[in-house]
Amino acid sequence: MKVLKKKIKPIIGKALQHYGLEIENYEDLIQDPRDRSVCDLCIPCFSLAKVLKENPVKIAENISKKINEFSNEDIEVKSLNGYVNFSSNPKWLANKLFLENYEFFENVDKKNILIEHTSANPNGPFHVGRARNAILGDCLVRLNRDLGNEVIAEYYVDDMGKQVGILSWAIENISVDEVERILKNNQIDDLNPMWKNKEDHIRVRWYQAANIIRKDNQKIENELTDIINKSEEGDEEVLTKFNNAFQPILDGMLETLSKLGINYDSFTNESQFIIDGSVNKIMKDLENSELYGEAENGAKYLELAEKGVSGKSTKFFFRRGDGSSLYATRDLAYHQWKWKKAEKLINVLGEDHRLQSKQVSVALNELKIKPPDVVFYAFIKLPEGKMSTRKGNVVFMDDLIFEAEEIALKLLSERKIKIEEIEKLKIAKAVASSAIRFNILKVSPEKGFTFKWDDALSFDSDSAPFIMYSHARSCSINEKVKRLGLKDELLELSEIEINNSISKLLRTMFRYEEAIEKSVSENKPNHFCYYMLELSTAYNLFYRDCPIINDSKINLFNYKVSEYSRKLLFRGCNALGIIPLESM
RNA sequence: GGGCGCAUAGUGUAGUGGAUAUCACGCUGGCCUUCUAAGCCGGCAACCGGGGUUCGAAUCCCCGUGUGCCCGCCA
Repeated sequence: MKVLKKKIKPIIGKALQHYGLEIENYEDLIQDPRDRSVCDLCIPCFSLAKVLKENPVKIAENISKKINEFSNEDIEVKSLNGYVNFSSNPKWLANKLFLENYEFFENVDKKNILIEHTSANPNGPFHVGRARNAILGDCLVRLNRDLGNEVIAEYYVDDMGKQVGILSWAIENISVDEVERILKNNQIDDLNPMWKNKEDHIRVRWYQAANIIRKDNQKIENELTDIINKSEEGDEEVLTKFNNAFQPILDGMLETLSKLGINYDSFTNESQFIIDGSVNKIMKDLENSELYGEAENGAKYLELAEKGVSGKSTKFFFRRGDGSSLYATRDLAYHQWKWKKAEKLINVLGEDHRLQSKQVSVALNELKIKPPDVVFYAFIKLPEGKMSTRKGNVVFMDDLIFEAEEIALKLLSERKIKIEEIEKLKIAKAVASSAIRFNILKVSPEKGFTFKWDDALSFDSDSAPFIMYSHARSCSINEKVKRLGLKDELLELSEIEINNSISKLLRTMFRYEEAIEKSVSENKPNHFCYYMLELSTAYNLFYRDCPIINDSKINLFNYKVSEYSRKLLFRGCNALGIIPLESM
């Protein structure tokens, strides 16, 4: 709790001085308690016991006594089991919030940040595994913005090379009938009629078919090599052809993401760095590195054995024997370019890119370019194994969203509350998208999990609808109060009446700042997910115990607390990409 | 063969070297004449194994075991 920490810091300093303790960064002693019902912040005195050669229980008692001499009733200080426990007086907190208009993140150093996420090859619709990247990345964008940072959400478009080359070749050389025949022979499902007009679902079939027939077919391989080479040389005609092949797919993919509330500020094409010459410049510069080496056929690499890379190959190739660049080389140029746009870079990458990313970091260091922060996430598996667009072993995001909407609609029709049909559809869409996002976000990025329909579609108490529901309740109360015609009255200090539920809610609200900061500094949205569940739970408790309207009379203080919660729930929902409905 | 992740109730998960290990599903017992019961209250149940560091380890180190990812002049 930042507000409390700020308050107790000088007092603790004084108390320690009286104890004869001169500790640098003594604020590091202040910790969050394990159990928040005990206190808001604490100092474990075990490390001090070593210095002072005294019983920690005794030390905690003495420090508490000293602190009590210096502090007032805004805080409560008690010693217990070798801990000095600090609790904020809820009246003091209420006063801060409602009379002093305390602002979150006032003294935070705001930054310009570029977050590159998703950047999936535009060769087919999003499956659940690929979408984890977009959902994580978008949430990091939102969390950073909530904190006050300026963020560019960036999609790096692979518009050249093998993947799109295969796609482009397929569309030009394989007929519809042939595609269907090939896929049928290889046990790949028919196109779901629901997506028969969605180009990402349509065109991926060409990609899949081409990958099947190009095996053991030298003629196709030669044709592919030809156009891929041309694309890597920046051949305008070929790049245009590639672009025409993948753009409809990319549009379809982005349509799917927008259903989940995910949007981008800018798209950057990989070929840009070939065309502007920066890749060539980088390849030259890398030759000056002490790690530089050359293969027999003229291919160039950095030797990374001394840089902590091991395995079958420790070489990082950045130029082929024929002089062309590789994906990773272009990535180096891309990073150089990105640093012109922001003072902090974050990349969201699948765990399969761990080695690649390490190689890029070392190479960037050799070029005196700062490496980015990287967030790795583990894959989502299917019970049958890894998801693969090429093999058609996937759960499409479009299907998942559709199913989730169906379930939400069904639940809505079972509710007692009366809602119009159009409204129902809107609610179902919001619930579906929010629930899907949340169920992926709440799991720590580095942990893999197996996709199960029941889990992905869960609307249980640790899901987005739970949070949305608390928010909707607070909106409903606000509506009712407004209908009763409350004038904008100022709260008097004497009206502040605290009970356990209000106290708990106020304390939880004041943890909003560090909840966001922790998620942002560690690039882990799951932390903030759990905070929002706590906030919702605290609001639900308050809702049960603290009536706001009684016989058409309004309890002004309770109303203010509810309103502040409503705004905070709304804000937190946006930070996660959950849609805060006013009724559901 | 080598490297890098991960391992917590029956299941899924949280956890910054510190107090009685979080939350949910599940199983179980209650609460709608009451601001939305997609809610609230109670009970059951867990730190992969073995060493080490430390006053103190789920957390740090080492050795195992299991599991995932990677080791291409692909992206």
